[in-house]
Amino acid sequence: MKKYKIKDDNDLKECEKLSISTDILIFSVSDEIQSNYRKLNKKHFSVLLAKRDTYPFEGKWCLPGGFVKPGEDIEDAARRILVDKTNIHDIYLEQLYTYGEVNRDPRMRVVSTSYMALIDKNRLNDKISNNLSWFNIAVTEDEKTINVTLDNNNEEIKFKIAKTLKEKTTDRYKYKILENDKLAFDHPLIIVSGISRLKNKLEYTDIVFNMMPKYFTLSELQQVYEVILGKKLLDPAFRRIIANKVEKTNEMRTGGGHRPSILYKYKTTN
Amino acid sequence: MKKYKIKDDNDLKECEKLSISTDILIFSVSDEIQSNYRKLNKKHFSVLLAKRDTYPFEGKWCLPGGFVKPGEDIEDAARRILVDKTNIHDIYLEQLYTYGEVNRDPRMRVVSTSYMALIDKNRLNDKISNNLSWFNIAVTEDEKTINVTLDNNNEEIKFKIAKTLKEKTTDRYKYKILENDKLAFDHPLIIVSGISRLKNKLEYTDIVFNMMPKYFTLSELQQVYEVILGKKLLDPAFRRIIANKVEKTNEMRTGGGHRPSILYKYKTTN
DNA sequence: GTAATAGTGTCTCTGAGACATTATCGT
DNA sequence: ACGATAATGTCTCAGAGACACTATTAC
Repeated sequence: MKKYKIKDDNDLKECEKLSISTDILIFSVSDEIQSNYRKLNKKHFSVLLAKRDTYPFEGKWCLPGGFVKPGEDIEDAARRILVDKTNIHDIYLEQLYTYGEVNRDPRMRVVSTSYMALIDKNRLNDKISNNLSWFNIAVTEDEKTINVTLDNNNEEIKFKIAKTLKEKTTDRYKYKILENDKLAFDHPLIIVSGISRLKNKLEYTDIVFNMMPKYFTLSELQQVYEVILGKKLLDPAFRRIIANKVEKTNEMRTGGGHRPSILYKYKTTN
Repeated sequence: MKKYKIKDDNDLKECEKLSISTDILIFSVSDEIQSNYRKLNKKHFSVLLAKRDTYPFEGKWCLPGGFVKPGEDIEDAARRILVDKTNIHDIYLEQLYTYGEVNRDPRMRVVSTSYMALIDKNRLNDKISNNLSWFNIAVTEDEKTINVTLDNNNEEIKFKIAKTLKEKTTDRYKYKILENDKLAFDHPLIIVSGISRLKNKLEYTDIVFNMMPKYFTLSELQQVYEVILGKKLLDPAFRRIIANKVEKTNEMRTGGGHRPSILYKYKTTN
């Protein structure tokens, strides 16, 4: 790749400082241990955020991300950042959307391509670095607004977003931040559109298995669907739907004060 | 937006010339008039291409596109290019994917955000500029390859693309160009992924109405589905599916050598 | 026994696929 | 009358929603 040589002052006028960055939505599901020995662990849908320690937005939370280096593909940059934060290589990673508004970043023009990564939290044995934290996600939504609360058991981040339908033909919305004081940049928008994308994909793909351990019970799997979709599912219906996607093993999970459950795994052959 | 000032040679080393561009897939459906007076016009799924008259890829065809200007949002740039080519303002426009590989463009690093636009060709009264041309799209596909033929009744563009499944959990494929000699850049990839996106959206949204005239018959609508999806649909099934999306008018289309058909319009109230 | 989860049976209703049938025009 | 498209009727089958029911554990 050729470097750019600036020749004279005329060229300078046209030279807008421009950078490409990538921001990554790292989603997972957290277990909250219950005091009642009979109860299953409560699950929470969660996202990994980083605390900023430099200008701009110093002290605010943001999505893990960074600049794409010269000579580096955008997806490679996303992968690099992901490995840097998690120490895991084989993580599901999908490009979401590119934010190209001129004034997103107060320093200069930064075009950011967002990615979504899904991870099974149990694989994160190493403790994550101390400027990173998992936040549980709670969303309430009506016709016109989305309210999101993120909670890491220590700090609560709330923001509110206005939805307006772009056109009737598709279900695309234009999002606008109404309230936000703890998140940097336009990251509330990225979070909301990522959640929306994940919910959709849950319904028509097997994407959920990217955030599951190798072996799991059907109840656990159902719980993951439920916390992400934000609604209860009926057992028989759920089991019918996922029946041909999973495979029984001979193992059982015992120890709860109730009937043991069969461990399943994702069916990779068909 | 602040302009960038280069201070010394050290900075120059880090200054990679980088640009943002946008490429637009403008899809439509063309009518081919039949000689048999009884027959309906045959429809073709089509895409608008531009002939390059400068380096690089001079003489090859490419998607309409261009550089995002300093101080211009990416989506505004896409809209500007679209209006420039079509003279129509209210066109459906949707961001598709951002191509961020380092060596996409031989001149320098160019990150390109692709968009898909859908249009009713009847609205293009003005003749389009003479470096633009509509190409009919024909796709054949098997497990591992996609063959695309584009035809503007004068020139035929063929290319072949290899598909490899990225992971089993979702239906995401990695595309690689196997054969291509008439299209510039990585535009075969953009075309293929755009077609795929449109096919998907046809099935679960009302996106098709963005390429229909205000009034249309159900047979015409069905034909549009058929040419894009590349398969025949059964009449009763089709009519059931779209029944609640359209509204009867009092107008009829007469003149063919057969039973007249009722004109419908997209139902905007519910 | 009790409280919890695990897992299944089955009825109903909806909706898609498939095929057949009737309707209506221009020549 | 003929050849084309327009529009509908209806049978069957698969699948989702809903509710009820049985099974099995730790304490």
